[in-house]
Amino acid sequence: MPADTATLLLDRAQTLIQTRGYNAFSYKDLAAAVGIRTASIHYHFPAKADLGLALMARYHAALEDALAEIDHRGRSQLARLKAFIGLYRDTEARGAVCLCGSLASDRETLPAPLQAAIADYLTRSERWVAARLAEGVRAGEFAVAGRSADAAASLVAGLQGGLILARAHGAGAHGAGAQGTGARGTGAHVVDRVQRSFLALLHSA
Amino acid sequence: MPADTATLLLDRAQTLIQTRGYNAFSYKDLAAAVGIRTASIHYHFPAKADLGLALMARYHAALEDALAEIDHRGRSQLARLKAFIGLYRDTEARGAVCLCGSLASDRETLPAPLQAAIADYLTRSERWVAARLAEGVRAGEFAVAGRSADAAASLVAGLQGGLILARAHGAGAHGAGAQGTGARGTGAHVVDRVQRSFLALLHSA
DNA sequence: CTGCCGCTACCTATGCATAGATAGGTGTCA
DNA sequence: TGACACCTATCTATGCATAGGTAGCGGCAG
Repeated sequence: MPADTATLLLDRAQTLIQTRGYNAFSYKDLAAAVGIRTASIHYHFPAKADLGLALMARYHAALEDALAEIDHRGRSQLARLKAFIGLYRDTEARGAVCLCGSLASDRETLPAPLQAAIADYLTRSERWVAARLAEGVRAGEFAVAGRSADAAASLVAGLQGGLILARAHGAGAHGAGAQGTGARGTGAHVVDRVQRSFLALLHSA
Repeated sequence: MPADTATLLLDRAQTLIQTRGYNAFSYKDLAAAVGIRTASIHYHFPAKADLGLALMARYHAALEDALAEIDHRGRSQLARLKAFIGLYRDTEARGAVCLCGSLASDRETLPAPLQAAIADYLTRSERWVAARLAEGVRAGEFAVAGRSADAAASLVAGLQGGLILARAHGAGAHGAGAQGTGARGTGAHVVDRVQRSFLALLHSA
C-alpha cells in the first residue's frame, strides 16, 4: 500500500529493529527489504539516527492516536484499559516486541534525542494508565488494591516484559505465513496473563 | 578480584551487553575494558557466540544458586518471593537490565543455542515463582487473586519490563561512581512498584 | 509545441572505520 | 622444554556515509 518510499522504509526498519535490534539491522538489510540501494536510503534519512528518530516520532504519534481513539469512544475506564492492553496483544500476535523495548536494550549507543523519545513514550503510557485508574476509582467503577501509581507502572512494565517473554520462548515465526498457529511454545498469550493479573488487582476491595 | 582473565572477560562483557546490547559491543570495547588486545579474547573464547553462550550459562547457574540459596533458608513462601524480587531490585540499583532482556531484543541475530538459553532462563524463573505461589496457597499462607500461573508470568514479565522502564527514563548513570543517588529520574524504584502490586494480588481473598 | 530548467528519487562508485577472526611469534613459569 | 597467556600483524567482510551522475517528470518562456 505505501507507495511512498519513505513510509516503506520506516515500516521495514521498524520490523527489522523489532526483530533484530537497532544495531543489528543494517542499511543493506533495509535496502534489500525495500528494493532500493543503500545509498538511496540516505536521500530520505541522512543518517541512521534520523531514521530512528523519525521512527520513534511516528510510533509515539500512533500511540497518541490510539489513546485518543480509545478515549473518544468514551466507554468505561475498565473498557479503556482493556483496549489499551489489546494494543499489546496485537503486537504479541505479530510476534513483535514494543519498539521502545527493543531500543531500550541498545540505549547507551543511541543518540540522546532518541533516548529521550523512548522515555517519553513509556512515561506517556504510564501516565495514561494512571489517569484511567484514578478516574475509575473516582467514579466508583472499581477499587485498586494497593496504590494506583504502582498498578500503572506495574501494568506497563508487565506488558513490556510480557512481549519479551512471549518472543523469547515460543516465538518461532520461521518467516512462515499469516496463518499464525496461535499457540506457539510454552509462553503463549503472556499478555493475556498479564491482563488477567492486572484485572484481579481491580475488583478486590 | 577476579585475576582470572576469562572471568574478567565475562564480567565486562556482561556489563557491556546489559548497557549497549549484544550486537553493539565489540571485541575492541571488551579488550579495552579488560586491558588486553582483541586477539587475546579469541584465546579464551574462539568466537563471539562462545562468549555469549558461556555468559548465559554462568548467568543461569547464578540464578540456580540464588534460588537454591533462597529455598535453603527455608522461610515462608512470601519471604522467598520477596527475596526473588530483591534480585531484580539489585539489578535495578546497578542501573542494569536483565541479561536475558537485553539479549532478547537481538534475538533473531543470535545463534540458536543462545536463543534456547534465554528461553530456559525465563521459563525457569516463571516455574520457580509458580511453585512458590502454589506452595504458599497449599500451606494456607496466602490466597492468590486470579490464577497462580497468571500471577507468576505476570511477575516475571513485570520485573523484566520494570528493569527496562527504570533504565529508559532516569538511568543517567553517566559512568559516575558507586554512590548511587538512589532517585534518578521520574521512574525510579519501578521494581518496588511491581513488588507492591504483586503483593497486593496476594493478600486479597 | 518545443526545448530547456530544475526538481525528485534514485543510481554507481568509492571512502574510511570497524567488525570478528586468524597466523604466527614472544615471554614466562613449572 | 613445553604449555600457557598474551602479543603483533594482517585478513576479509561489512558498517555507515559521501560524491557525483542520471532518468523522468512538471513547469514555463519563447
